[in-house]
Amino acid sequence: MVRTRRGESPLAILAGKYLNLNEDERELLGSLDNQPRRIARNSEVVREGRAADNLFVVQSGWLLSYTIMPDGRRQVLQVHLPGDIIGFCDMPLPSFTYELKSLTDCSLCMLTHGHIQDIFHKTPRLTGFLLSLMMVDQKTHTDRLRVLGRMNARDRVIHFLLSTLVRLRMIDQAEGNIFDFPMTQFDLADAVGLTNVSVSNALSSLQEQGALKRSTGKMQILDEAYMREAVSFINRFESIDISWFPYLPPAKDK
Amino acid sequence: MVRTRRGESPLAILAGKYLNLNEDERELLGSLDNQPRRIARNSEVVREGRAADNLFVVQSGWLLSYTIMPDGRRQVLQVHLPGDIIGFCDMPLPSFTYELKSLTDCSLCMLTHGHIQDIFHKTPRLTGFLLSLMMVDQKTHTDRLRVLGRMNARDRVIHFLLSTLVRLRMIDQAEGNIFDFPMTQFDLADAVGLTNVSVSNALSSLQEQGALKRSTGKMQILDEAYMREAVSFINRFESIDISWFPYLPPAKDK
DNA sequence: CGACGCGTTGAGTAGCCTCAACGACAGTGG
DNA sequence: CCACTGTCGTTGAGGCTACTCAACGCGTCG
Repeated sequence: MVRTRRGESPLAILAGKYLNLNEDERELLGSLDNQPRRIARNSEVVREGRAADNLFVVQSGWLLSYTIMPDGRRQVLQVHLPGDIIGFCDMPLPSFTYELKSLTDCSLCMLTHGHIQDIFHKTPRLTGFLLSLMMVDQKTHTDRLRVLGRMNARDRVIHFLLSTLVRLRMIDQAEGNIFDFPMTQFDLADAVGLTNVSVSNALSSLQEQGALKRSTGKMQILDEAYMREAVSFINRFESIDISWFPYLPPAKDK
Repeated sequence: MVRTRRGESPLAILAGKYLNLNEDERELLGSLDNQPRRIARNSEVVREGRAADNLFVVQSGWLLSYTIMPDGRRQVLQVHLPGDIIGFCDMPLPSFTYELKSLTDCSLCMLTHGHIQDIFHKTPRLTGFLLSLMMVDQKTHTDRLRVLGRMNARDRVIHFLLSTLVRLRMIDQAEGNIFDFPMTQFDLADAVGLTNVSVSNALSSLQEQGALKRSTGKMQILDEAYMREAVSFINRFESIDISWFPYLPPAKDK
């Protein structure tokens, strides 16, 4: 794994785990991170139906994308962490089809399609990297289908916590097994298709058996091995290979 | 919408709905369809863990990809119809992470990563098309998250039938509201996170109220408007715009 | 004809939901 | 500094939806 530079953006940290960026690439990636916009905690960033003519790169903070059901209930589609690119998959669509809300104070970079096209023009390695990220993203979505379709409350919560943990590790924002956790139990419930009551029960029970520990705004995974086993967890980020993309010289060196 | 040529492959039909293929593109797309391999009904095509060094284009027939839970239950991740590209998203991964089984007799074309790279080299328009398809695919996955997370049995079944219907229409394999439906109720149940019993109840109830009609191997949607309303259905294929991809001259003409 | 897969229906159960009350806590304003 | 307020998490009682288990009929295919 490539060492990360001090002050690097989360997306650059992520990229650095898969390829050695050269100067041009570093600069291009940096251009995505320009002029971040500050967003206050708990504010709506985009509303459903808005034209999907730009995307966001998360610099810092957590966000949720979700849809509202006719009866008012919510389904969280994705939790967005630093380094995430929001709206990539919406490029072929005329408008956003979900709501986007900040959980914490955030710093977001706004991109146009032009920025992405620029990358596609100039650097096949970064293109391959971005597309690979998107494909892995899709994999994590199918993993969630398995969770929502076939798992009980307890396992849903376990799976969610694990997948959050490994994502935070990718951007060096987990200290061992401890990480910031700004979601309410309502948020978590809407992410895994439960109610806050079931989430509360599941978390309490897991804490009681010593699998995890909560303190305000923090989460600690105490028995990661047990939890991985319980849900047959697969870390999709472990084994990404971006060399499938054409024009790529073998790029990864550890 | 471009008229479809007689005998065209389903993928070409699909492409034709979004762009006017020129000769080169038609040929390249055709090269994906070469030498289809025949697969008998109900056979395992790939098993989990196999190296993901090739992909499949479905020429004809239905397939399921699914995972098995530790307790033996199944979660169907995707139903694959003619024109689908299977394994696109697995390219950055070392191995398939699901099982693939044929529901009917199938005809499959096997591609290597090289075929895809070839397209990426030679024609930005087809590249944009393929990537757009993948992105739309991801959208349908998030739609399913909403279904599995927040819908009751009846609505799950409705949503599944509608999404199947619109996909079949895209490849000209639905006659109005009637289409071949080779899935068992077990298959359907595993696709929407239910049991065969619940599916049976839901289907019976829908038939009784006159929303649909079943005959062996066939399905007819009688009250599409009602069903769309019930699940707030969005047809993701209606409004794909592939012009976001760089190098694309404005390509779509109706 | 028998075997098997599939669909249907019923009875009983379990897990999660709904509703509700309450305590802890942070933020606000006096 | 302290009430006041609203959000969040917890816990309990009761209900409902979908599940489990089971039996049976039907059609298909050896």
